[in-house]
Amino acid sequence: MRVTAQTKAATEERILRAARRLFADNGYEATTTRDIAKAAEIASGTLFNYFPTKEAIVARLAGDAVGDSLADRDPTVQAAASLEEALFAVVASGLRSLKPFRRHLPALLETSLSPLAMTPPDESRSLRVGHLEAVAALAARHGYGELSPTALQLYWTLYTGVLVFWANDKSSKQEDTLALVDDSLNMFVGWLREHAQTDPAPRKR
Amino acid sequence: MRVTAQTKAATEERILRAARRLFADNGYEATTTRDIAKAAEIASGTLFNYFPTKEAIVARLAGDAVGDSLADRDPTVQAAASLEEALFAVVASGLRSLKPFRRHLPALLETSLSPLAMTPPDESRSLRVGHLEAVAALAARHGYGELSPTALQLYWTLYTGVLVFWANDKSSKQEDTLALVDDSLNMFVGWLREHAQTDPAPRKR
DNA sequence: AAATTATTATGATCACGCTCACTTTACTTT
DNA sequence: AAAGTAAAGTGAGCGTGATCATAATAATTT
Repeated sequence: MRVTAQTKAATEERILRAARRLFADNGYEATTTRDIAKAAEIASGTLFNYFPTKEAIVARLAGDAVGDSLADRDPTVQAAASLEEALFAVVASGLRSLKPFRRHLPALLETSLSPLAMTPPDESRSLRVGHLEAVAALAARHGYGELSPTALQLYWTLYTGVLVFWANDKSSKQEDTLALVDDSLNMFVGWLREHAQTDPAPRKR
Repeated sequence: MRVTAQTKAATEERILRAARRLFADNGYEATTTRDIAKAAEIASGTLFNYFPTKEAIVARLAGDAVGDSLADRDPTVQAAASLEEALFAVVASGLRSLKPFRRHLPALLETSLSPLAMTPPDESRSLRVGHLEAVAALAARHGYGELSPTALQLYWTLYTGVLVFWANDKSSKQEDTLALVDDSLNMFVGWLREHAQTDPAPRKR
C-alpha cells in the first residue's frame, strides 16, 4: 500500500461524504464514529487515521462549506453600495454556508474559529484568515484604507459574538440574528469612520 | 431518608467542594465524574442525582464564583469617572472570577452564557441577566439614560466575543484580552453616545 | 520471485459520561 | 412495634470516542 496517495484521497472523500450525509440526517451527536466508518466501508479504527477526532470531521466539513461559497464571487457583495451593505452580504453568505453546522458552532469556536486557529493542513487558509481577508479587501475597496490589526480584531470579536448568538437563535428563520448583524456592523463601521487611518470617505464608483 | 433536606444540601456541598478542588488541581477533562464521586464519598451514580451532567457542575461553580464577587461592591467600579472605566472594571472583575473556568468557557457558552439562558433553579438570576443589569445600572448612573434592548444585545455580543477570545488567549497574563476589552468598550460607548435616547452627557458628580 | 520494507487497515479494548433496576434508609401510618 | 411509603443511594452495565498491538497489503530491493 504505497501508491495509495489516490486511494487515501478516495477514502477520505468517502468518509466526508458519509459524515456529511449522516450529520445532516441524524445530527452530530446522534451520529457515531462507528456509523460513519460503516457507511464509508472502513473499520472503526481506520477513521482515526484520517481525522484525529470526530470534531475534526465537522470542522473540515464546515471549512469546506464556507470555502466553496467564497464571498469573493457573491454578486450581492460586489454590488453593495456601502461597506455596511457589503459586510452584511458577506456575513449573511457565511451564515448560509454554516447553517448545517449551526448547532455545533460552540465546538468549532475552540478550533477553527478561535483567534489563533492556524491552518493545520498547511493549505487552505483558516476560516478566520480567509474571512478577515475578504473584509479587509472590501474595506479598502470602499475607501476605508488598510484596516489596522485592532480593527480586524474588533471585527472578529463582534463576529464570534454574533456566531454564539446565532448558534442559540431559536427565532423561526433566525431573523433575530440578522438584526443583530445589522446593528453590529453599524456599530463597527461607525467606529471605523472615527478611527480610519486613511481617507474614510467612500470612493467614487 | 426524608428529613434530608439538610443532608442533601450537605452532600451537594461536598460534591461542589470536591469538584472545585479536582478541577483546579487536574483540570476539567482530566477529572472524571467517578473521581468527584469518590472524593465526595458517594457512589458514582449518586452524583447524577445532584447534577444532570458533568458540565452542569462547572456551570454551577462558575455561576457561584461570579455571584460571590458581585461587581456592585467592587470599589473600582464605584470610583470610575467614566462609563468606559466603570465597564472596564466590571468586565475585569468578571474575568477575574471566571479565571479558573477560562478553559471550559466554550462549553458554558451553550448554557449559562447563551443569550437565552434562563435560570433553571428559579432563584439566582442567570449569569447574563445579572451582568446586564449591572451594565444598565452603570449606564444610567453615568448619564446614558436607560439602555435599549438593542444596546444591551450589542453589549452582550461584544462580551461573548471577548470571552471566546479570552478562552484562547495564550499571552502570559492575558494582557491581549484586556487590550481587546478596552477597544471593545471604546467602540460600544462611542456607539452609545450616538444612539442614546436621553441625555448622553455625563452627569455631574 | 523471494525477501524486505513502508503504509494502511483492523477490531478488541480502554476509560469515559451517563442510565437504570434495584437496595437501603428515614420517616409515617396503623 | 410492625407494616408501608417515598426519598436517596448504589454500582453493574451501556454506548461512546479514541487507542494500539497486530495483520494485511503494496511497493522496493535483492
